[in-house]
Amino acid sequence: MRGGSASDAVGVLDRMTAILEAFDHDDRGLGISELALRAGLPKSTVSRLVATLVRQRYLERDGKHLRLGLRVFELGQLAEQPRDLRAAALPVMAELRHRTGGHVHLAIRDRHEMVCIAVMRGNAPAQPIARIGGRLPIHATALGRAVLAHASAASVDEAVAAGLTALTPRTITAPDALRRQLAAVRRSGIAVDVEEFAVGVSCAASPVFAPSGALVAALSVSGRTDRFDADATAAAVRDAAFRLGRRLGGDGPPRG
Amino acid sequence: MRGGSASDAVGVLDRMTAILEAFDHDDRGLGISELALRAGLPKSTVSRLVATLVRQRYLERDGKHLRLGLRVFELGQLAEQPRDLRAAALPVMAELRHRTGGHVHLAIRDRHEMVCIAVMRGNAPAQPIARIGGRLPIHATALGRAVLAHASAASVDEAVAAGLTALTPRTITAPDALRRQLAAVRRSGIAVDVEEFAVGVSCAASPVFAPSGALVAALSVSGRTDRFDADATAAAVRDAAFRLGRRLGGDGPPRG
DNA sequence: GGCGGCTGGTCCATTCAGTGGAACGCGGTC
DNA sequence: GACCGCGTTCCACTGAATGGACCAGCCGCC
Repeated sequence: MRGGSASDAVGVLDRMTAILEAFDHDDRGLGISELALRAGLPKSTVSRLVATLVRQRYLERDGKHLRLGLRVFELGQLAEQPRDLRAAALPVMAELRHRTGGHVHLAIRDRHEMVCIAVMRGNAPAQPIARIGGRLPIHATALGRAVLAHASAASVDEAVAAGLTALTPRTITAPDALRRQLAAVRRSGIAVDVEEFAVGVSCAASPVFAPSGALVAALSVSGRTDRFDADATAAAVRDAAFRLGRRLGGDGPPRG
Repeated sequence: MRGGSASDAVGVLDRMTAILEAFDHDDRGLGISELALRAGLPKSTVSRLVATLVRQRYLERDGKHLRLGLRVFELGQLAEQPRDLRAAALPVMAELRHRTGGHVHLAIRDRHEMVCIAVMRGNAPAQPIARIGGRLPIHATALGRAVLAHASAASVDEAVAAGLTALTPRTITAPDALRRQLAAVRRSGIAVDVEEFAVGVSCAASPVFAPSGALVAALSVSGRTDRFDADATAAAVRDAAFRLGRRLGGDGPPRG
């Protein structure tokens, strides 16, 4: 029983996670073979595990198409950190959208990536935005740099070690340039990204601190570069991030 | 290695689901012992499985408190059925809220329960509503009866067999009364619940059919009984449910 | 301080649940 | 008919999962 080829899964649970994470947001139903391929597991193993996951409603099957099931959706709604943050942030985000007209994002850090927790579409015409639950590179987005600027040196090293992949011609890829950027973000309280993540899109983000001083998230507004008033947007974002921070319950347990 | 005491879990995956489902929406962090108790599993087993789940980021640990992790949130956002439905429904729901002022819910059926997929708060003062991801009894809510009315007789039997629990003094608990209700819903196209689920709250719901004719969800508006205009609300809900159905992409694969 | 009760973590012999290659049945297309 | 891909099933093998017992730390109490 040697480990699978992908993500050196060893336990049953690791195999299961390999299966669940083989699902992508744009595929409508995977077959067993495709799933086994993506997860790097033998077909027979996948077939058996999938049967259990379907029984537990973590997967749904429609003929030979498998999809993520209702239970996963339900559980996802129970995750506290995203839920509490969203609840506190939605009014602030709505007002921020109203003030700026741009797309508003809230994201938290997960290792060397940012995970999008809430999105509010502005009246900018197109520019599809990071999905809720989607991941963004930490080095190439204002959201990421807003939190990275206030994180430990080790965190920055980790991000650098993960590779500063270029997503557009303007993406920062030099480690020392990134560090200089982060220092600037610390001074100004605002991180700005001009077409580093997607061509034609600019973004301003600010870190969100809980009353305890803990860094918990980042808030951003993005829009088309040609209509982007960086100064005004930055001021609005910084203000909103500050107000959001004050709304957070000291990040201690509210039920105690 | 006899099975655990709760939910006759036999495989590792079943044990894992028992652990994940031990989390409730209102507890802020569980310890290993409490978790083992709820899941009906030995502490040592829970301790080991939890370690893997934390490593895979399905759980997060903060000292001795365990919470559902980011990965669960991410995966939950990938579940297609809720995501597609929500996307199609949000504009319709917004307009429905605007027309009626009540709380708007969208739910789908899962066996003998309804799972809430989207919620939009109306301007009714209090009356907290079913959470997104929350479950509602199928027999005691307008949402549930709206879909049950158009489901197979076997489905109704299943719901009856699951037990018609009374939640308020007005909850329908007699199987034949329920069946008569369902026939009335079929005739009128609208299900109404007056304080059967919660005292002081009334609700009107309509089934949502895809263009293919498949029954996919239910849409509802709820509000305080003393301000509830059943006829006007019912008309608005029925209209919105019809328009939502037409927005659904024939429930075939949109990417083909 | 010493106790009892709680917490979570770790051992380790036992053994059963999980494994996966091979074989199978099915529904397509060439 | 041969072939290919699909998903499922079989079954001997074995190592991964098990869980009772034990250990260590923490807190409150007497």
